[in-house]
Amino acid sequence: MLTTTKMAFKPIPPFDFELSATIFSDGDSQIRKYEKGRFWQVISVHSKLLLAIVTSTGTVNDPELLVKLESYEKTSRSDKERAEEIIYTLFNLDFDLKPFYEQSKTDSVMAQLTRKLRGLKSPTTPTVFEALIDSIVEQQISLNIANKMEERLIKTFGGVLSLDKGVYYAFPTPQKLASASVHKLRSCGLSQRKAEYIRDVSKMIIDGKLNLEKLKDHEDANDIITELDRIRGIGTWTAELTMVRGMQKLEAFPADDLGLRRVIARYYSNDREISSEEARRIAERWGKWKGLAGFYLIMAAATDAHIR
DNA sequence: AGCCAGGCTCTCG
DNA sequence: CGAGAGCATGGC
Repeated sequence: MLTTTKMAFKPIPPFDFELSATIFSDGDSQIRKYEKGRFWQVISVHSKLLLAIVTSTGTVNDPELLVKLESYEKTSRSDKERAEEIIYTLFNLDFDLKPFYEQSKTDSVMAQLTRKLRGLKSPTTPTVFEALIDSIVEQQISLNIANKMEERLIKTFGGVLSLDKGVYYAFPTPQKLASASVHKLRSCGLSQRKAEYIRDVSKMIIDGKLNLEKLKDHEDANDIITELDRIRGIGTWTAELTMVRGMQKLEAFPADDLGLRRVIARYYSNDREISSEEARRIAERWGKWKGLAGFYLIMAAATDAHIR
């Protein structure tokens, strides 16, 4: 018997749900997808899988979300609370954009972008683990290939939620990836090295040698980078990307990132290629929001070719 | 065909 | 130490 639980959320304004969810438009419908005003993905609460469906019932200045949770299992009050936390994390709903917008006024390019993309919040993965694994997969190779590999990884090792209307997959747990064979990981398209990195870092988590979710609460960004950098397969780029997309550390800035450097070159140096050192120097003007500013640049480039 | 793509490790000299 | 090779897949 399918049970549906409904919840209403009030994100901190401004928040543009449609704009913020567009990056999920080309997602896999069995994993995570935004289509015609609806976002859905499986979430794992207390090791139960639920399908979360999110729609907007408000406006950018007075945002409100309707969240439906679907499952064949009974949803307890604490399940609901955990689900709420996860959805808040997913869309960064309690993040206040206004201080960032205020700071951006001194930068004419960013001032324009924040006006165009007003209400855009950067999404965060439900767990730091997911961000870390995805970042490892994305090292070096182009994003569309990496995304395919991530889908295979999820469908091979992830939890399955089977509803009447379809089958959905959740991101694999550390347990699952720790016990995966390198051979099976490689069948998802990963290199020998990356398969080892992913299995080994998952093992560290299982063995209690690494607590990513605790690391998230660490104040000093440099400490987090240093800690992650010690792990085999993780360098500065991977650590910084994990912080931005998995820890809501929007001050982190993956300056070594090719795509990021491309968009900075486009908006700040007339398409002249820039080094990661130059990128870091330019990013200084964005203060505590370097990573968020980077996200705005990438989204601007993706949605509108003509902002100057 | 071959080169490169949101890096990183390992091996040499 | 610094430089250079090697890696996975798929698009160009």
